[in-house]
Amino acid sequence: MPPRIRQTAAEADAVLVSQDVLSRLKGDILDGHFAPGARLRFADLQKSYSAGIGTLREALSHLLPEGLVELDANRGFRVAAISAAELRDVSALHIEFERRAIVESVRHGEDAWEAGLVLAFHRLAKIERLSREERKQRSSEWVAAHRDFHRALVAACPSRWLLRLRAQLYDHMERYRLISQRHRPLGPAKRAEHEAIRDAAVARKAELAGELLAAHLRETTETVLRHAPQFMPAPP
Amino acid sequence: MPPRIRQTAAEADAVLVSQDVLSRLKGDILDGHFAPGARLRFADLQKSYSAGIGTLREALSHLLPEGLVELDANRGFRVAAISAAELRDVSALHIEFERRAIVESVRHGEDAWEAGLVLAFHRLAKIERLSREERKQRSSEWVAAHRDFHRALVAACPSRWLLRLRAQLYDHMERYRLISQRHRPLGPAKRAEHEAIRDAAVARKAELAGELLAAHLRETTETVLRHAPQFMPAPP
DNA sequence: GAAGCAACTATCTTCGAAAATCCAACCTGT
DNA sequence: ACAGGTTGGATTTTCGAAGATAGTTGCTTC
Repeated sequence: MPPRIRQTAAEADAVLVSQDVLSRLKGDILDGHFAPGARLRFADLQKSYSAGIGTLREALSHLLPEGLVELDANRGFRVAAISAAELRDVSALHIEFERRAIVESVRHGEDAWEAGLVLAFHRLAKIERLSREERKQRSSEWVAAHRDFHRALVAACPSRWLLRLRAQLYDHMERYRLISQRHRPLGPAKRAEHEAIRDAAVARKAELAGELLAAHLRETTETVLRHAPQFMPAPP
Repeated sequence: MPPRIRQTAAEADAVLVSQDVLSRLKGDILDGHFAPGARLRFADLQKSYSAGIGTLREALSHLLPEGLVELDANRGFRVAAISAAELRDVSALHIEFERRAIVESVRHGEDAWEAGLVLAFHRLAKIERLSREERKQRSSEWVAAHRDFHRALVAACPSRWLLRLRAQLYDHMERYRLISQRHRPLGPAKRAEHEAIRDAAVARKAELAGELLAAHLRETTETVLRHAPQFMPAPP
């Protein structure tokens, strides 16, 4: 397990220490820094994140209902396990929610949404144009830009709850994706697919955008599943 | 606001204080003891739940991603607001999830599931047979039995994530239901509807069970919406 | 009177010490 | 050898004191 821990964001929009710790901890779980099933000891976390025990418990309690960590009484917190079966379960729901959300988003989106989408795509494309080497070094930027792009696609969906659930599932899918990529070369750039989805959305072809997005996600899941051996539980 | 606070459950399966506080706090929010939008001051909570500040923060942090409380930095926690618009949003998704979950549950349920369902219905019916007076006094038992019955219906659904999301939405729907009933007579007993759903499930008529359950929930939501005036935000 | 400022109060946020719990290693008697 | 019990160290859980922040009141100045 690499010793590097997510640092406090320079932008630091998190006014509360607990929220800063929360987002760093979540990022470190999603990108596989903490392996699935790994115990999260307070002594370690305290050093890594320079936060008190109470603050750490607060962040971990937040991650509990999100399903990213688990708690057994008096034995502390563990990173949630992963499995091929759960990936299939999460993915199926996730794809469906994304499709529904983008369809509604395209139908309801106004100018501001369209502008936000074009901007988000631009930022993502800019990073993807960098050299392979540089992309590797700034991979967390790519992750953020990719996330922002997918969020921009569905941002105009009027159902706050659909967006909320979509976000939960997106997190879990991202974890599977990042873990599966952890020890192998970066997957092929998906820029063409992203571009096609953006075009369909801007052209207000809701159903088409939904279909393209669903296909994009289906393929990603299949790629991850093809590298599924590493999903077997980690040693205690 | 009534001064009565949920007491530690006699069964007390919660080994951790934080989990006990969590479930009591959640119950008190769901049944409207804490009004939507109300601030949750630590000094009060500390007295009411006889727990330390850290423990209370831990419980509230857990309720944050569930959407039952909100946090603004350095101003503390508030009970999440409610609105007719959100009720419609939550209800539409909830009904859909319930339907899908029960269809899958009926298709996959084995003997143990069937037995559990029959038992849960029996317990619910038993409480509903009590006199109006006694039902009122033991209303929290009815709430628990009702929740258990609905959970038993979908328990055999193989998608853990569908069940998870269903549970989240059930909580929110229950809050709307209990708040709307708070200051008016108990709604008409739904025993006949529950019985019909149970029968369809036991008879393995999956689609029928789904349709009956959806109709049951739709009607409940409509009843709540008809009494919507009280959903306007509470005074600060 | 309005705006700016300062002191004061109420409340939240953070932290680590102390109590409780678990687990592994070590006895002890059969 | 082994079941059962005991001790000690590692770890979690709980708690409230101390620091930080927001909101309020009252004073001063223009």
